[in-house]
Amino acid sequence: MNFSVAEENYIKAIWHLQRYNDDVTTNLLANQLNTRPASVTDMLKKLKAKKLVHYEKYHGFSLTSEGKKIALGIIRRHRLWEFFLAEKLKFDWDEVHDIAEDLEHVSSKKLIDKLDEYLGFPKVDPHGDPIPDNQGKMETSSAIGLDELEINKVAEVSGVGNQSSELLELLKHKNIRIGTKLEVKKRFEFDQSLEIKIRNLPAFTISEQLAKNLLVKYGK
Amino acid sequence: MNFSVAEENYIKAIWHLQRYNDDVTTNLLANQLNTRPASVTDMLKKLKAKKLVHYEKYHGFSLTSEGKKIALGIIRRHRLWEFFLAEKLKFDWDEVHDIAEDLEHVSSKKLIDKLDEYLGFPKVDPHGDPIPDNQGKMETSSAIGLDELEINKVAEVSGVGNQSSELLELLKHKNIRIGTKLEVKKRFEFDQSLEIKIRNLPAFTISEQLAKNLLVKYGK
DNA sequence: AATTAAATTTAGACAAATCTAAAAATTATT
DNA sequence: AATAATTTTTAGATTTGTCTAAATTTAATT
Ligand SMILES: [Mn+2]
Ligand SMILES: [Mn+2]
Ligand SMILES: [Mn+2]
Ligand SMILES: [Mn+2]
Repeated sequence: MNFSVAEENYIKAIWHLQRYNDDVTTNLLANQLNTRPASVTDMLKKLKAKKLVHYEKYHGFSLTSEGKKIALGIIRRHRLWEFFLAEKLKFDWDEVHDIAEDLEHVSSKKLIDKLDEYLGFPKVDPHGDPIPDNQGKMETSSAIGLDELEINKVAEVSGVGNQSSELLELLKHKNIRIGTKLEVKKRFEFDQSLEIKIRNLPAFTISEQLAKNLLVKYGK
Repeated sequence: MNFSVAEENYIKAIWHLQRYNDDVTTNLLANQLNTRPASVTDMLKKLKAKKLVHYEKYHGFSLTSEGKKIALGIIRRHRLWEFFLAEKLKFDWDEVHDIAEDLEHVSSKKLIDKLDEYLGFPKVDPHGDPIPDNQGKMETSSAIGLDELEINKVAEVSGVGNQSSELLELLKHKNIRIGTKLEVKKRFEFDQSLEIKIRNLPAFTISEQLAKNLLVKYGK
């Protein structure tokens, strides 16, 4: 079956909200999509009719397994395009999302599988988020926030908590990118700031807020 | 200003019809877009309000210069994506059009200019059609049909009259592609078939219909 | 010039996706 | 448990793009 752009945006938004919320509400989804609760209710009826969501009025909703499958297809397209834009077209990391937001709706299966192959079957997008394979499977990340990292253990930056240009600017200035190896030397109790060290460069300090938005994995 | 997918498809269709028809009619456009004449009339009113077409009811229509500019932008996107699909993703020539039909509507200017650069500023798409540059300018082809080529003059295949998989199949079988150098040795009056020769390979015969769909340029 | 045929436009309807305002159901608070 | 606050749904409109059927205009034929 084939879905409209609007339907796809709803499905993807529900999928993302389900990841971090126990129950996804009408208001939450309306807010996420910059739309009105009444519009969400309308769309939920459509998605229910297509068996993409479980939905009983006044009692919440969630994606069916078919709905999740569709969502992963959209996310696959989105993240492959993001990878293409960053890797091949040299877009900055904060520019790729909006463009991928449109490209993700071009739904030729063959296009996406060929793109995947052309890109060398990348495992993560420019923000460190995993890319589902053509079966819809993707790595479940073992990443933790840098604020939770043990002292003096080397770890590698594997992703970010948000993709704003503000965060990108800061990371550029501090020379941190995905793949950077670093360790936490000290945690200051006063403001939870961290002293970190990258290889043999001089140590420097980062804020708690930044640390929480840096996802790291322990060195393999 | 920003245009809907429907508006863009109408603009592009009018542009293409204007190339080969003295006056573009409501019925002709309806036929081209697989829609109804009444729908065309509706859309013409919208496009006139946006100053993209000149239109007086019952008296025909044509693109304004602004309309042509928009059309060339869409055609630029379409052909750059076709080039990308054929060149980078190794799609066959008869598969690229339908996918580009969707991709052309992703209208980020920066995306297209970066894609153009990445592809090395190609001048023609996989069917030999010229790609407008970022100013909307493109080569005006001096190509003629192979059926009009003089006997014993070497020419180079520069494009095709249609992009069907049937034509592609035939050309593959005969080892003819864009760039192939050939000459016409003989024209048979009975059925207007042509004996042609490629380099030092044995000569062979092609139908009038095929000849008319092969565009060639005299050797530079 | 009158009639017929063809092309084009209008009138009115419909589906998709959205909205506002009001009603209904659920949840929280006294 | 009753009342108030919040959330969600319905009712009814609106916009975009499409359609069919009928009316109008233009073009072609007698
Ligand atoms: Mn989207
Ligand atoms: Mn991403
Ligand atoms: Mn199109
Ligand atoms: Mn083409």
